[in-house]
Amino acid sequence: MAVQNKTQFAILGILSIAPGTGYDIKRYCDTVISNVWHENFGHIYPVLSSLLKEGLVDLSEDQTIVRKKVYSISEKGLEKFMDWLVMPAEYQPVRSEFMLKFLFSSNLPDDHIIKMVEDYRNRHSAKLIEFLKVEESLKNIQTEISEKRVHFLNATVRYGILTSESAILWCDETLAIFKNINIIGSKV
Amino acid sequence: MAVQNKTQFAILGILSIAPGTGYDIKRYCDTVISNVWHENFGHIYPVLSSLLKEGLVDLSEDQTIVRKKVYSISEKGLEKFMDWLVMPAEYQPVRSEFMLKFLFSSNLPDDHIIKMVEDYRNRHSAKLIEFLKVEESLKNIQTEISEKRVHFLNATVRYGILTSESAILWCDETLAIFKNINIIGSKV
DNA sequence: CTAACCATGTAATCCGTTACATGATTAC
DNA sequence: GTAATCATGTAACGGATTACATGGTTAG
Repeated sequence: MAVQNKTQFAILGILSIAPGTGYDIKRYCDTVISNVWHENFGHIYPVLSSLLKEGLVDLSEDQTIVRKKVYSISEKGLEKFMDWLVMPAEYQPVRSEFMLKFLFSSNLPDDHIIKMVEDYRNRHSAKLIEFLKVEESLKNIQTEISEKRVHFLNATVRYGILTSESAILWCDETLAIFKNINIIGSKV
Repeated sequence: MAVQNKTQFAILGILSIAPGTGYDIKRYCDTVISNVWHENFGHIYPVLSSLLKEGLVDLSEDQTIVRKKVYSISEKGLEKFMDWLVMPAEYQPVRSEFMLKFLFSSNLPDDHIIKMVEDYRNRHSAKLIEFLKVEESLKNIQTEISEKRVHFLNATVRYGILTSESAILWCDETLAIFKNINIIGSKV
């Protein structure tokens, strides 16, 4: 049975940009596309093996350095990848643990709620700063990558920025309301 | 071994508001909290069983209607739930299939990219309209639920609204850029 | 009467995480 | 020399999805 997971497509996509090792793929996830995708080593290596078995990726021959397996996407792999790429993305059900907790917190003391929202805000605030730095660095890029790809990378970063900003906005809105309730409650 | 999943806490939380059946829990997920959480029947029923075995939920005695199991949270269950509730939410790694596809689409024709972003925009646009309706209905609520809980429900809906708006904003921004590239490209 | 909805469950599968294990290379 | 990083993998487990199976109740 062929693997049906998303990890394979993430791997094929990353290899479609440039050949690399499993370690490279992981690093790419942790840096360039960290705001849209995530992978573990424990999944990357087995999936790479099965992709190789299916002929969707190749192992590069010039193994100058031992212990390092440089994979590249095969023609067959590229075909399978493109087939997946042009299909509309499936709807993904939401699961926000933070919002789930928040929703059930009506019996917790106000200051606990305020603190939890503030913490959430700080997290997104830190993310936002990160993204803004990346955005800045993309502007000054000495383009080894094609100009077109920069547009896509930039749009991805913009996605991170807008998402963070929206989360921060929600926090501010919510804090304003709950602090207000707090004051009214303590005055009555 | 005790279950360690998130589903149990979602179930305990929902039962902490009101007793109900597995079916009720599913419906609650699909409506009230659909923009923050998601569950399947195939997971709800087994987890309910194991929660019962562990004494974290009770089966109501007045089984007027057969074939219907009304669960309620036990004192022990409430304790476990509260312990989880006050812990800060774990960081959740992002996995957006749409953004993953988008990121790798630099070799696809411009009109395909524009169409995929437009579709994404339409989806969020529809969601936004839904959320705005819910927001409106919360204003006119003949409050059987406590006034405080309404604030939490409202904040959750606001989260959905802001998230949708931010996604739509990203689409508009991206469409503007890519349509512009398109024009420049066709002129040169 | 029949379609939609209410209601509960099981089985198969698999997707992904976490922990464990190992060792080479590079930078300080 | 030692800490950090590069590099590859396996094993165990669990968490969640999907499909399957069954049947009662209600509304038109």
